[in-house]
This record gives sequence, structure tokens and C-alpha cells, in this order.
Amino acid sequence: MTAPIRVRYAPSPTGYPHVGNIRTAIFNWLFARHQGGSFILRLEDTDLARTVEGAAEAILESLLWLGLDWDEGPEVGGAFGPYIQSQRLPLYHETAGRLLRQGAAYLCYCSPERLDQMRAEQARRKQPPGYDRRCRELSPDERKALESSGVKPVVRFKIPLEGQTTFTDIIRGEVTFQNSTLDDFVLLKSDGYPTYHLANIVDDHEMQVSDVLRAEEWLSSTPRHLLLYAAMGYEPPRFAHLPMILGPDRSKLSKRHGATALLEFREQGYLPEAMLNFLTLLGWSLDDHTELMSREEIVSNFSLERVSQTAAIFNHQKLEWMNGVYIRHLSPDEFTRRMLPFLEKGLPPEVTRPVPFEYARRLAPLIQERTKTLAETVALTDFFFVEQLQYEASLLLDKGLSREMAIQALKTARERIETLDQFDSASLEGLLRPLATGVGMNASGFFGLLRVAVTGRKAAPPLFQTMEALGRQRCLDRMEMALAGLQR
RNA sequence: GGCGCAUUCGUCUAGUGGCCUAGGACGCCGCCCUCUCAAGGCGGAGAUCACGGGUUCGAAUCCCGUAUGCGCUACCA
Repeated sequence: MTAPIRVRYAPSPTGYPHVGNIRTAIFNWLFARHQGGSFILRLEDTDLARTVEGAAEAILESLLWLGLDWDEGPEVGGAFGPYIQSQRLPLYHETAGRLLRQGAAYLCYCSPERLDQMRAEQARRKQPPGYDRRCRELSPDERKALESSGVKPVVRFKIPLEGQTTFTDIIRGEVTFQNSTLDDFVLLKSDGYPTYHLANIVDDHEMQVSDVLRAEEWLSSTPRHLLLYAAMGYEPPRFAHLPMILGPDRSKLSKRHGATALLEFREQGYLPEAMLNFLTLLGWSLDDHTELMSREEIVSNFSLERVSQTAAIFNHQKLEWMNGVYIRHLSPDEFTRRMLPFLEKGLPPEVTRPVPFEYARRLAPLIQERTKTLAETVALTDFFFVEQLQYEASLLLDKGLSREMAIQALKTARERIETLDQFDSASLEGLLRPLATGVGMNASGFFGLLRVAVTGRKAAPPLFQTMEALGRQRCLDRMEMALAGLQR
């Protein structure tokens, strides 16, 4: 019987998680769900200085929004808690102490200033940077002197001076590092907090993590971690280093690249199911043609074997297309429910709140197939809600239409609409289509004129349905306004 | 600079020695549909598989080298 699959997503609350970060969470979650294993969430808040207020909440919210549920972690607990590293300090101290006693680690008294100087010197002489191990073999006298000087030491790991460390990465195959290229990294900082390296191996071991799925940027640290596992006598987990997600300039994703935090996509009106599908495809594929997949389909098909080795550039246009597809697949009711918060937030303040569901529901069929993001529904529907349309009268005179012709056409249309029996799209079409020739215009031009009069814009949903949704009185009022604009 | 990883259309990717005169998708272009805008349908342009050597009857696929890109090189994760 093999050990159960246990994976973890271990973000640090130093900012709002961006899409690259979240993609790592997605792959971990998919792997766990596909394998019937456990998905653990662990907060790595060991850097006091960089911790950002609200970031931890944003992490949980991001996962929740995408529907990535965790089996163990903050909020839900679990048998291996606590799942917040700042609450596990004694564990790290204990491990550091043991390493110290074994002679696998040592106290280092070098000041940050000295280390800076050392690095500058190394750079100047074009030597490989890294701690020069000054404190590695301190004599008892030297140690005593430094201790009494009052400086708070850090604990450093003693990297073996010779040999090599090799491991098999699930995605990249065999990778080898010469130990001589590794330096004595810090395990415990002088403020008593562990570094990532220490906390990471202690917790992954304690929490019985079977597979570490993390971004490629960690590949270079893996030999250090392996050496640590060995020093502790722990069996290391399997490793899989996932390809990174890059900005359009091919560099590591950052704020520079604009909206990259996952929750910003929610603000912009992207659907979580579309985000999940799209992000999964950044680095994983099912075959040579399947792209649209439900959460269930992805879970049942996911495997690390099909994860790509190459970093991917985030293609915003493709996301937008995919979001549009997902929006079109929504039922009209569901579409309405999802757009309502955006209308509440985005419509001009003079529009009365709350925006009625029933009316929004009537508009849904008119705009659903033309919306790519929910945020766009505001611009797509605002003329249904505002009292006063704002547009240049010249917009009415498209394609060389004369003022006189337009005025005549609008007057005629208005009179006929006033006396129309039924004000619905079929009746409107029955009336207006033949009327075009009557006013000396072709249908396209006539409808275009009416469209501008009634919506204030040249591109809008189909005219007759739009007019029906607007209602007779508002249509007449707006035609009146258009006439006034033309006659001024 | 050192170490590591990677390299197929602009982008995401399929491809695990012959099915590849390299397939799909987004985007782009054209046509059709059409009251505008979308959506949809059809078609097109777009990759000498980074480059150079091997191995093999045969290489995008295996090996070596070079180039380029990215990552790491903190008392950050």
C-alpha cells in the first residue's frame, strides 16, 4: 500500500495572489482531486516585514471564488495543524536546535552590513556570490567573544563541501547540482522566524506531504531542501516544478503587467469557471483539440504527465474569448443574476436602486451573446436605464443622410408608432420595415436612424427588441428629443 | 559572472523515430448570414519544429555543442 496523496498550496501573505500563483494552487487542487488525495492550504507568514494586511483573506477568497476547496488548513482545521506558520514557531526552533546539536548547522554572527560588503566584493571580483562561511568553523574563543558582544545570531545550514545532489523531477526528469555551488543558507533568522527553506521542510514532513507541486522558480532551491531532509533523516516528498506564467514581455509576472491579481479579474467581470478553464490550459492540455472543459472533466483527466515544461505567456485576448463563450452558455436567469451586481455598481448614480431583476432579465437576451465580460453589461445596457440620452445630433445623420430627410423620417415614424395597436417587436417590424421605402430610405439607413434616436448609439442590440424593451412612451420621447436636436 | 531549466505559427498548445507536404485554439484577413454590433458558418495567411553537428534506412521527436530566453544566486517567499 502506497502512502496517500497529500499536496499543499503554501502561499505567503505578501500580496494579493496573482494568476501565476493561483495556477499553482489549481494544479495542486486538480492533482489532489484526481488522485482522491488531500489538498492542504498552509500560510507561510514567516516574513514579518513583507506581510501585507488583508493578503491572507484575499488568498482564501481567491480559492473560494474559483471553487478550490481545501481539506485541511485555515478555517477548516485538520489533524496536522495549525496551518499558519507563525503559529508553529516552536517546531522550527526544535528542528534548528537538533541540527545545531548534530553539527549540521551553526550559529552565524555576521552582520547584514558585513554580508552586503562581502557580496559587493564578490561582485567586483566577478566571483560567485554566496556566504563565505566565516562563522562555519569558529574557535571557542571567537565564539565566546561574539556571543558576549550581544549580536543576535542566525542559524545557518552546513552544506556538504563536496558531492552532488540529484533528484528526479516529475516534470523535468533528472536534475543534478554540485554541492559546491550551494552556499550555507539561513535556517533561522535573528528575529526567531524560520526562513522558507526550514519551515517548508519541517511542515511538509510533519504534514506528510507526498508531492510538492510548486513553480519553477523553486527548482534551484530543491537541492538545499533535499540536503535538509537528509540531515534530518526524513524521507523527502516527490517534486514537480511547474512552468511559470509570464507577462507579455516574457518576464515573471508582477504589478508592472497591469491587472494580474486573480480578484481583479472578478472585478472585471470574468467568470470563475472560465478563469479555471483558461488557467488550467496555461501549462496543461488534454489533447490536440479539447479546450472547453467543465471542472469535472478537468479533474477526471488531469495528470502531471501532460503538464508542459515551458513557461507560458498570459494571453488576455484568448481569456476574453473564453469568458464570452462561458457567458453565452449561461441560462438567461443565471446571466441576469451575475450581471446585476455589475449594473448596481456601474450604472450612473441617478438610476434608481436597486436595479430590478425583472427588467434586467428582459434585457438579458438582447445582450448576452455580445458580452465578453460582465463589466461590459453596464455599457451595453445603460441607455435602457438612464432618463436623458447624451449624444451628438450629427450621429443621426449617418452616411450622408440629409437633415430634412431625417426629420421627415422621424416624424413619420413617430406618428405611426403612436397609433400602433401592439407595441412589440413583431408589430414594430411589420410597421417599420415597409415604412422605410415610404420615407425614401433603405431599411438599413432607416433602422440606423431610429437606432441612434432611441439608444443614442450606432451599435446596439436588434432595433425592434430594443424598442419593445424600452416601451412605447420612452421611444416616442426619445424620437422627440432627436427631432429637437436636428431642428436646433 | 555562477548554477539550473527551457526552446514547435504573434500567443496557448498537439506531437514521445515513419500516420507531419507539422494538427487544433485565440488573434488577424476575406466571404456568407444580417437593421447596426455581436454571435454563427465557410475559407485564408501564419512554424525551413532556435541554430550547427551527429545517431538512424528514416528525427520536431534520441545524443552533443552553440545561441537565446527565463529562473535562482537575501536574516523574501
